[in-house]
Amino acid sequence: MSDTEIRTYAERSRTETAEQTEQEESTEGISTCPECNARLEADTEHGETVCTECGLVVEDDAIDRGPEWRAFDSAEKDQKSRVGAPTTNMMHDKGLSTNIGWQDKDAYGNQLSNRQRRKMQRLRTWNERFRTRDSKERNLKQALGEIERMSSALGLPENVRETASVIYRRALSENLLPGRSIEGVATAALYAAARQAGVPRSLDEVERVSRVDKMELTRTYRYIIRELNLEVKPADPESYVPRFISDLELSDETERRARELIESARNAGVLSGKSPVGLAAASVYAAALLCNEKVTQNDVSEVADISEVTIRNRYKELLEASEVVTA
DNA sequence: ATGGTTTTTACTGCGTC
DNA sequence: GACGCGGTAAAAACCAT
Repeated sequence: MSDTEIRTYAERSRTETAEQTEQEESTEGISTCPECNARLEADTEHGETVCTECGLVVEDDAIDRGPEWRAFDSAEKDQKSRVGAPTTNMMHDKGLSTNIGWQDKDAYGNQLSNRQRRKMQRLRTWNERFRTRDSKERNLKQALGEIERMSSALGLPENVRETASVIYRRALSENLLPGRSIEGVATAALYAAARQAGVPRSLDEVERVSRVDKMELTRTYRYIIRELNLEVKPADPESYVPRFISDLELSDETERRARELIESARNAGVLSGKSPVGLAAASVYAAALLCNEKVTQNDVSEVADISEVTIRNRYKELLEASEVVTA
C-alpha cells in the first residue's frame, strides 16, 4: 500500500543545486516547455520541437524522418510515397522483417490457385519461424508485448514505449536477463522510461498493471539502472501535478497555483527528502483550497495513492513556505 | 544488521451539513 | 449521524551505513 518512489533522498539534496544549472541542456525527453511548462509539440516538417504555449523552439536540429517531398492531396501522397512505415523500436525486429499477408490474394487482388495457396501457407510458416528465430527474439517479442500492454493500461504516450523498448533491448543485448523474469525487466524498463520522459508513474501504479511484485520490480529496476548507467533524476513533484489535476477535474488556475507552491517550497528548501508524489498531492490540495475549488483530502489521497496524513503534513509545510516567500 | 527518517495505520475530538 | 479535517502515537517501510 505504501507509495514510495525508488529514490535516494540524500542524493536528491546533493544534486538539487546541480540540477538547476544543467536544466538548460536537458530538454531532450522532457515533454513540457522549460519556459512556461506547457506541452511541447513535435513539428516534424521542420524538424523542430515547439512549445504549444509560447512557441519556444526547444530542439531545432532533430532528424526529420518525414518524406522529402510534399503532397497536396491524399492521391498525390499515395503516388509519391515509395516507402513503408519508419523503423520503430516497438517491434521486436524494428518492423523490418518480411510480412506475408493472410489473405490468399496476389498483388492485384486476385484469388490464388489451390496450389499457390498451399505454397503460401508453407512460406508463411517458415517466415514466421525465421522471424522469431532464436530465444532472444522470442524473448523480446514477449517483452515488447508486455510493455505495450502495461503502457496502454497506464495511459503512457508512445515515446515512453519507445524508450522502454530501447532500454529493454539494451538489457537484453548486455545479457542482463538471465536470472530475472522477462516481466520484471520489462516492467522496470517501462518505469524507468516513464520517469525519464517526465511523465512518471508511481511504483504502485506500475505494480498494479504488472504481474511482478514490488520487491522484484525495485530490485530489477535498480539493477538495470546501474548496469546500463541510465541516469534517472529524482522525480520532479511538478511532473505529477497535471495528471492529478485532470483526474480531479480541477481548473488550470489551480494547476498554476500548485506549481507555484512547489516552486516556493523548492526555494525554501523543504522538498529534500520528501516523497515527490506526496508533495504533488499536497500542492494540488492546497491549490484547490486557495482557488475555492471543492476537493477533499480523501479525493486527492485516492488519485495520488498517498495517505491523508501525508497530505496534511506536506500541505502545512507548503503553505508555510509560500507565506515566508510572500511575507 | 542497524539506525535514522519518512510514511502509514489507527484512533480521537471538533465543527458542519 | 455522517463527513471532512486536524492532530497524535505507534508501527511499518525505506534508505544508507
